[in-house]
Amino acid sequence: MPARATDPEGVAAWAAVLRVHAAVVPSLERALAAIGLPISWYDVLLVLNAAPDRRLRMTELGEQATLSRERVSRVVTDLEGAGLVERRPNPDDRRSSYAVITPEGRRRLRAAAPTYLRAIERHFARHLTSSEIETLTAGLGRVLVVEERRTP
Amino acid sequence: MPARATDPEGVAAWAAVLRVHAAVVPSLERALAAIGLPISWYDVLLVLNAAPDRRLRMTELGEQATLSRERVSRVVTDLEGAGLVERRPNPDDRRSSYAVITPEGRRRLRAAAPTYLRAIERHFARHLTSSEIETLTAGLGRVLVVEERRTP
DNA sequence: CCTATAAATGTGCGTGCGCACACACTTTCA
DNA sequence: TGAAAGTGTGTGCGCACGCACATTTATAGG
Repeated sequence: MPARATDPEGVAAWAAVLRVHAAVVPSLERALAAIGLPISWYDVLLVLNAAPDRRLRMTELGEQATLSRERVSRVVTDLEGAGLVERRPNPDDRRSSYAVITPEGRRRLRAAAPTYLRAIERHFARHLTSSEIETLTAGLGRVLVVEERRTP
Repeated sequence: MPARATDPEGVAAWAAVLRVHAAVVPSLERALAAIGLPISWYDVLLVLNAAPDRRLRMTELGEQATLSRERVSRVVTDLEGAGLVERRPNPDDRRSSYAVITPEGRRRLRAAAPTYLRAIERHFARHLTSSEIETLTAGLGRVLVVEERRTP
Protein backbone atom coordinates (compact mmCIF):
# COMPACT_ATOMS: atom_id res chain seq x y z
CA MET A 1 0.00 0.00 0.00
CA PRO A 2 1.10 3.62 -0.59
CA ALA A 3 3.02 5.32 2.21
CA ARG A 4 0.34 7.89 2.90
CA ALA A 5 -2.41 9.70 1.05
CA THR A 6 -1.85 13.41 0.41
CA ASP A 7 -4.51 15.09 2.48
CA PRO A 8 -6.29 18.18 1.14
CA GLU A 9 -6.48 19.73 4.61
CA GLY A 10 -2.74 20.01 4.89
CA VAL A 11 -2.74 21.76 1.53
CA ALA A 12 -5.38 24.21 2.72
CA ALA A 13 -3.31 24.99 5.79
CA TRP A 14 -0.24 25.61 3.64
CA ALA A 15 -2.26 27.84 1.33
CA ALA A 16 -3.38 29.82 4.35
CA VAL A 17 0.22 30.31 5.42
CA LEU A 18 1.12 31.52 1.93
CA ARG A 19 -1.76 33.95 1.72
CA VAL A 20 -1.30 35.34 5.21
CA HIS A 21 2.35 35.91 4.48
CA ALA A 22 1.52 37.63 1.21
CA ALA A 23 -1.12 39.80 2.88
CA VAL A 24 0.60 40.77 6.13
CA VAL A 25 4.21 41.35 5.10
CA PRO A 26 3.42 44.38 2.91
CA SER A 27 1.41 45.91 5.77
CA LEU A 28 4.32 45.57 8.16
CA GLU A 29 6.71 46.92 5.54
CA ARG A 30 4.60 50.01 5.13
CA ALA A 31 4.35 50.47 8.89
CA LEU A 32 8.13 50.41 9.24
CA ALA A 33 8.73 52.44 6.09
CA ALA A 34 6.80 55.21 7.82
CA ILE A 35 9.65 55.49 10.30
CA GLY A 36 12.35 55.04 7.68
CA LEU A 37 13.50 51.55 8.60
CA PRO A 38 13.36 48.65 6.13
CA ILE A 39 12.13 45.41 7.61
CA SER A 40 15.43 43.66 6.85
CA TRP A 41 17.28 46.34 8.81
CA TYR A 42 14.95 45.89 11.76
CA ASP A 43 15.41 42.15 11.63
CA VAL A 44 19.20 42.38 11.68
CA LEU A 45 19.26 44.99 14.45
CA LEU A 46 16.88 42.93 16.54
CA VAL A 47 18.95 39.78 16.30
CA LEU A 48 22.21 41.61 16.91
CA ASN A 49 20.83 43.38 19.94
CA ALA A 50 19.76 40.08 21.49
CA ALA A 51 23.06 38.34 20.74
CA PRO A 52 25.81 37.84 23.36
CA ASP A 53 28.03 40.95 23.38
CA ARG A 54 25.58 42.38 20.81
CA ARG A 55 27.63 40.95 17.98
CA LEU A 56 27.44 38.03 15.58
CA ARG A 57 29.34 36.64 12.63
CA MET A 58 27.70 36.91 9.22
CA THR A 59 26.71 33.27 8.98
CA GLU A 60 25.15 33.27 12.44
CA LEU A 61 23.28 36.43 11.55
CA GLY A 62 21.91 34.76 8.44
CA GLU A 63 20.74 31.78 10.47
CA GLN A 64 18.99 33.75 13.17
CA ALA A 65 17.46 36.44 11.02
CA THR A 66 15.08 35.64 8.19
CA LEU A 67 17.71 36.50 5.64
CA SER A 68 20.06 34.56 3.45
CA ARG A 69 23.75 34.71 4.16
CA GLU A 70 24.42 36.75 1.00
CA ARG A 71 21.66 39.17 1.79
CA VAL A 72 23.03 39.67 5.28
CA SER A 73 26.35 40.73 3.83
CA ARG A 74 24.71 43.47 1.79
CA VAL A 75 22.32 44.62 4.51
CA VAL A 76 25.19 44.92 6.99
CA THR A 77 27.08 47.03 4.46
CA ASP A 78 24.09 49.34 4.21
CA LEU A 79 23.69 49.46 7.98
CA GLU A 80 27.37 50.35 8.27
CA GLY A 81 26.84 53.26 5.92
CA ALA A 82 24.00 54.45 8.14
CA GLY A 83 26.15 54.11 11.25
CA LEU A 84 23.86 51.55 12.91
CA VAL A 85 26.27 48.63 12.75
CA GLU A 86 30.05 48.18 12.59
CA ARG A 87 32.20 45.40 11.21
CA ARG A 88 34.95 44.26 13.53
CA PRO A 89 37.67 41.75 12.70
CA ASN A 90 37.51 38.42 14.48
CA PRO A 91 40.91 37.83 16.09
CA ASP A 92 40.31 34.08 16.38
CA ASP A 93 39.42 33.55 12.73
CA ARG A 94 40.57 36.09 10.22
CA ARG A 95 38.24 34.85 7.52
CA SER A 96 35.24 36.10 9.40
CA SER A 97 34.26 39.42 10.91
CA TYR A 98 31.74 40.39 13.53
CA ALA A 99 28.82 42.68 13.00
CA VAL A 100 28.30 44.81 16.10
CA ILE A 101 25.32 47.03 16.74
CA THR A 102 26.25 50.64 17.59
CA PRO A 103 24.58 52.81 20.25
CA GLU A 104 22.88 54.70 17.44
CA GLY A 105 21.66 51.36 16.11
CA ARG A 106 20.19 50.48 19.49
CA ARG A 107 18.39 53.80 19.67
CA ARG A 108 16.89 53.35 16.22
CA LEU A 109 15.82 49.85 17.19
CA ARG A 110 14.19 50.99 20.43
CA ALA A 111 12.45 53.79 18.58
CA ALA A 112 11.10 51.41 15.95
CA ALA A 113 10.08 48.54 18.21
CA PRO A 114 6.71 49.89 19.42
CA THR A 115 5.64 50.63 15.87
CA TYR A 116 6.64 47.19 14.69
CA LEU A 117 5.05 45.33 17.59
CA ARG A 118 1.88 47.31 17.24
CA ALA A 119 1.75 46.53 13.53
CA ILE A 120 2.09 42.80 14.21
CA GLU A 121 -0.67 43.04 16.76
CA ARG A 122 -3.00 44.97 14.45
CA HIS A 123 -2.43 43.06 11.26
CA PHE A 124 -1.95 39.57 12.63
CA ALA A 125 -2.21 38.63 16.30
CA ARG A 126 -5.36 40.67 16.85
CA HIS A 127 -7.34 38.20 14.79
CA LEU A 128 -6.27 35.11 16.73
CA THR A 129 -7.20 33.76 20.13
CA SER A 130 -4.37 33.10 22.54
CA SER A 131 -5.11 29.42 22.27
CA GLU A 132 -4.71 29.58 18.51
CA ILE A 133 -1.48 31.52 18.88
CA GLU A 134 -0.15 28.86 21.18
CA THR A 135 -1.07 26.00 18.85
CA LEU A 136 0.30 27.84 15.86
CA THR A 137 3.64 28.64 17.46
CA ALA A 138 4.08 25.09 18.73
CA GLY A 139 3.07 23.42 15.47
CA LEU A 140 5.06 25.66 13.16
CA GLY A 141 7.99 25.45 15.55
CA ARG A 142 7.97 21.71 15.04
CA VAL A 143 8.00 22.19 11.28
CA LEU A 144 11.03 24.42 11.64
CA VAL A 145 13.10 22.01 13.66
CA VAL A 146 13.04 19.55 10.79
CA GLU A 147 12.83 21.82 7.76
CA GLU A 148 15.08 24.70 8.68
CA ARG A 149 18.28 22.86 7.88
CA ARG A 150 17.48 21.10 4.66
CA THR A 151 19.58 22.47 1.84
CA PRO A 152 19.61 19.46 -0.56
CA MET B 1 -4.94 53.84 29.59
CA PRO B 2 -3.34 52.34 26.47
CA ALA B 3 -5.58 50.47 24.09
CA ARG B 4 -3.83 47.12 24.47
CA ALA B 5 -0.44 45.83 25.39
CA THR B 6 1.56 44.25 22.56
CA ASP B 7 1.89 40.64 23.54
CA PRO B 8 5.14 38.79 22.90
CA GLU B 9 3.32 35.57 22.12
CA GLY B 10 1.68 37.07 19.08
CA VAL B 11 5.10 38.19 17.91
CA ALA B 12 6.50 34.69 18.38
CA ALA B 13 3.66 33.27 16.31
CA TRP B 14 4.32 35.76 13.55
CA ALA B 15 8.03 34.95 13.65
CA ALA B 16 7.14 31.29 13.26
CA VAL B 17 5.05 32.07 10.18
CA LEU B 18 7.94 34.04 8.68
CA ARG B 19 10.49 31.34 9.32
CA VAL B 20 8.30 28.50 8.12
CA HIS B 21 7.60 30.41 4.95
CA ALA B 22 11.29 31.09 4.45
CA ALA B 23 12.18 27.45 5.06
CA VAL B 24 9.45 25.63 3.16
CA VAL B 25 8.99 27.72 0.01
CA PRO B 26 12.48 26.94 -1.35
CA SER B 27 11.87 23.23 -0.77
CA LEU B 28 8.65 23.31 -2.74
CA GLU B 29 10.29 25.37 -5.47
CA ARG B 30 13.00 22.75 -5.85
CA ALA B 31 10.45 19.95 -5.92
CA LEU B 32 8.53 21.62 -8.76
CA ALA B 33 11.66 22.75 -10.56
CA ALA B 34 12.51 19.06 -10.88
CA ILE B 35 9.52 18.66 -13.18
CA GLY B 36 10.14 21.96 -14.99
CA LEU B 37 7.23 23.97 -13.62
CA PRO B 38 7.79 27.23 -11.68
CA ILE B 39 5.64 27.59 -8.62
CA SER B 40 3.96 30.71 -10.02
CA TRP B 41 2.95 28.76 -13.11
CA TYR B 42 1.50 25.99 -10.98
CA ASP B 43 -0.39 28.53 -8.91
CA VAL B 44 -1.97 30.20 -11.95
CA LEU B 45 -2.84 26.90 -13.61
CA LEU B 46 -4.41 25.59 -10.42
CA VAL B 47 -6.61 28.63 -9.94
CA LEU B 48 -7.62 28.74 -13.60
CA ASN B 49 -8.49 25.05 -13.62
CA ALA B 50 -10.79 25.49 -10.63
CA ALA B 51 -12.50 28.59 -12.02
CA PRO B 52 -15.92 28.53 -13.71
CA ASP B 53 -15.42 27.73 -17.40
CA ARG B 54 -11.73 27.37 -16.54
CA ARG B 55 -11.12 31.04 -17.23
CA LEU B 56 -10.62 34.24 -15.27
CA ARG B 57 -9.85 37.88 -15.88
CA MET B 58 -6.41 39.13 -14.92
CA THR B 59 -7.56 40.95 -11.80
CA GLU B 60 -9.50 37.97 -10.53
CA LEU B 61 -6.49 35.77 -11.18
CA GLY B 62 -4.34 38.11 -9.14
CA GLU B 63 -6.80 37.99 -6.26
CA GLN B 64 -7.17 34.23 -6.17
CA ALA B 65 -3.56 33.32 -6.80
CA THR B 66 -0.76 34.46 -4.52
CA LEU B 67 0.48 36.88 -7.16
CA SER B 68 0.21 40.58 -7.76
CA ARG B 69 -1.85 41.81 -10.67
CA GLU B 70 1.26 42.94 -12.56
CA ARG B 71 3.03 39.67 -11.99
CA VAL B 72 -0.03 37.78 -13.27
CA SER B 73 0.16 39.69 -16.50
CA ARG B 74 3.72 38.60 -17.11
CA VAL B 75 3.25 35.01 -15.96
CA VAL B 76 0.24 34.62 -18.25
CA THR B 77 2.35 35.92 -21.13
CA ASP B 78 4.95 33.26 -20.36
CA LEU B 79 2.30 30.56 -20.02
CA GLU B 80 0.90 31.63 -23.38
CA GLY B 81 4.32 31.17 -24.91
CA ALA B 82 4.43 27.66 -23.49
CA GLY B 83 0.93 26.89 -24.83
CA LEU B 84 -0.54 26.23 -21.40
CA VAL B 85 -2.88 29.23 -21.33
CA GLU B 86 -4.61 31.40 -23.90
CA ARG B 87 -5.81 34.98 -23.77
CA ARG B 88 -9.34 35.48 -25.06
CA PRO B 89 -11.09 38.81 -25.50
CA ASN B 90 -13.98 39.53 -23.16
CA PRO B 91 -16.97 40.44 -25.36
CA ASP B 92 -18.75 42.18 -22.48
CA ASP B 93 -15.83 44.43 -21.53
CA ARG B 94 -13.19 45.14 -24.10
CA ARG B 95 -10.76 46.50 -21.55
CA SER B 96 -10.24 43.10 -20.10
CA SER B 97 -9.36 39.70 -21.46
CA TYR B 98 -9.78 36.22 -20.11
CA ALA B 99 -7.00 33.80 -19.38
CA VAL B 100 -8.14 30.29 -20.30
CA ILE B 101 -6.28 27.11 -19.50
CA THR B 102 -5.60 24.89 -22.51
CA PRO B 103 -5.87 21.10 -22.60
CA GLU B 104 -2.09 20.99 -22.60
CA GLY B 105 -2.14 23.22 -19.53
CA ARG B 106 -4.49 20.84 -17.77
CA ARG B 107 -2.26 17.90 -18.59
CA ARG B 108 0.81 19.65 -17.22
CA LEU B 109 -1.14 20.57 -14.10
CA ARG B 110 -2.35 17.03 -13.55
CA ALA B 111 1.14 15.72 -14.10
CA ALA B 112 2.60 18.17 -11.56
CA ALA B 113 -0.08 17.89 -8.90
CA PRO B 114 1.09 14.69 -7.21
CA THR B 115 4.63 16.01 -6.91
CA TYR B 116 3.44 19.27 -5.46
CA LEU B 117 1.00 17.71 -3.01
CA ARG B 118 3.57 15.22 -1.88
CA ALA B 119 6.09 18.02 -1.32
CA ILE B 120 3.61 19.95 0.84
CA GLU B 121 2.95 16.82 2.81
CA ARG B 122 6.63 16.04 3.32
CA HIS B 123 7.90 19.48 4.08
CA PHE B 124 4.95 20.90 5.98
CA ALA B 125 1.81 18.97 6.82
CA ARG B 126 3.70 15.87 7.91
CA HIS B 127 4.89 17.69 11.01
CA LEU B 128 1.45 18.79 12.19
CA THR B 129 -1.42 16.94 13.79
CA SER B 130 -4.77 17.15 12.07
CA SER B 131 -6.06 19.15 15.00
CA GLU B 132 -3.28 21.67 14.56
CA ILE B 133 -3.95 21.85 10.86
CA GLU B 134 -7.58 22.58 11.57
CA THR B 135 -6.81 25.33 14.08
CA LEU B 136 -4.17 26.82 11.84
CA THR B 137 -6.42 26.96 8.79
CA ALA B 138 -9.31 28.47 10.72
CA GLY B 139 -7.21 31.08 12.53
CA LEU B 140 -5.18 32.19 9.57
CA GLY B 141 -8.34 32.21 7.49
CA ARG B 142 -9.76 34.75 9.91
CA VAL B 143 -6.67 36.89 9.53
CA LEU B 144 -7.12 36.80 5.78
CA VAL B 145 -10.72 37.95 5.78
CA VAL B 146 -9.69 41.22 7.38
CA GLU B 147 -6.18 41.73 6.03
CA GLU B 148 -6.43 40.53 2.48
CA ARG B 149 -8.07 43.67 1.20
CA ARG B 150 -6.10 46.41 2.87
CA THR B 151 -4.15 48.33 0.26
CA PRO B 152 -3.60 51.66 2.10
C1' DC C 1 -24.18 63.60 -26.58
C1' DC C 2 -19.89 65.04 -24.65
C1' DT C 3 -16.68 65.30 -21.14
C1' DA C 4 -14.65 63.85 -16.60
C1' DT C 5 -13.76 60.12 -13.79
C1' DA C 6 -13.02 55.31 -12.89
C1' DA C 7 -11.61 50.64 -14.09
C1' DA C 8 -8.66 46.81 -16.46
C1' DT C 9 -4.49 45.85 -18.31
C1' DG C 10 0.29 46.13 -19.84
C1' DT C 11 5.18 47.89 -19.25
C1' DG C 12 9.78 50.62 -18.13
C1' DC C 13 12.37 50.97 -14.24
C1' DG C 14 14.47 50.32 -9.82
C1' DT C 15 15.15 47.16 -6.02
C1' DG C 16 15.34 42.73 -3.44
C1' DC C 17 17.29 38.53 -3.51
C1' DG C 18 19.58 34.03 -4.52
C1' DC C 19 22.95 31.32 -7.34
C1' DA C 20 27.69 30.73 -8.68
C1' DC C 21 31.83 31.91 -8.28
C1' DA C 22 36.10 34.08 -6.36
C1' DC C 23 39.02 35.00 -2.59
C1' DA C 24 41.14 34.60 1.93
C1' DC C 25 42.02 31.89 5.54
C1' DT C 26 41.88 27.52 8.35
C1' DT C 27 42.12 22.67 9.15
C1' DT C 28 43.43 18.06 7.86
C1' DC C 29 46.48 14.64 6.49
C1' DA C 30 50.54 12.43 4.71
C1' DT D 1 56.12 21.18 6.63
C1' DG D 2 53.43 21.36 2.49
C1' DA D 3 49.72 20.57 -0.26
C1' DA D 4 44.58 19.52 -0.47
C1' DA D 5 40.24 19.99 1.22
C1' DG D 6 37.03 22.69 3.90
C1' DT D 7 34.94 27.06 5.75
C1' DG D 8 33.59 32.20 6.07
C1' DT D 9 32.70 36.11 3.34
C1' DG D 10 31.90 39.19 -0.46
C1' DT D 11 30.12 40.09 -5.27
C1' DG D 12 28.69 39.94 -10.58
C1' DC D 13 24.79 38.52 -12.73
C1' DG D 14 20.15 37.39 -13.73
C1' DC D 15 15.34 36.82 -12.40
C1' DA D 16 11.21 38.06 -9.59
C1' DC D 17 8.37 41.60 -8.25
C1' DG D 18 6.11 46.00 -7.13
C1' DC D 19 5.56 51.07 -8.20
C1' DA D 20 4.27 54.47 -11.19
C1' DC D 21 2.71 55.57 -15.45
C1' DA D 22 0.48 55.05 -20.13
C1' DT D 23 -3.32 53.15 -22.79
C1' DT D 24 -7.74 51.65 -23.78
C1' DT D 25 -12.48 51.20 -22.67
C1' DA D 26 -16.50 51.76 -19.56
C1' DT D 27 -19.42 54.58 -16.66
C1' DA D 28 -21.35 58.79 -14.55
C1' DG D 29 -22.97 63.52 -14.75
C1' DG D 30 -24.35 67.59 -16.88
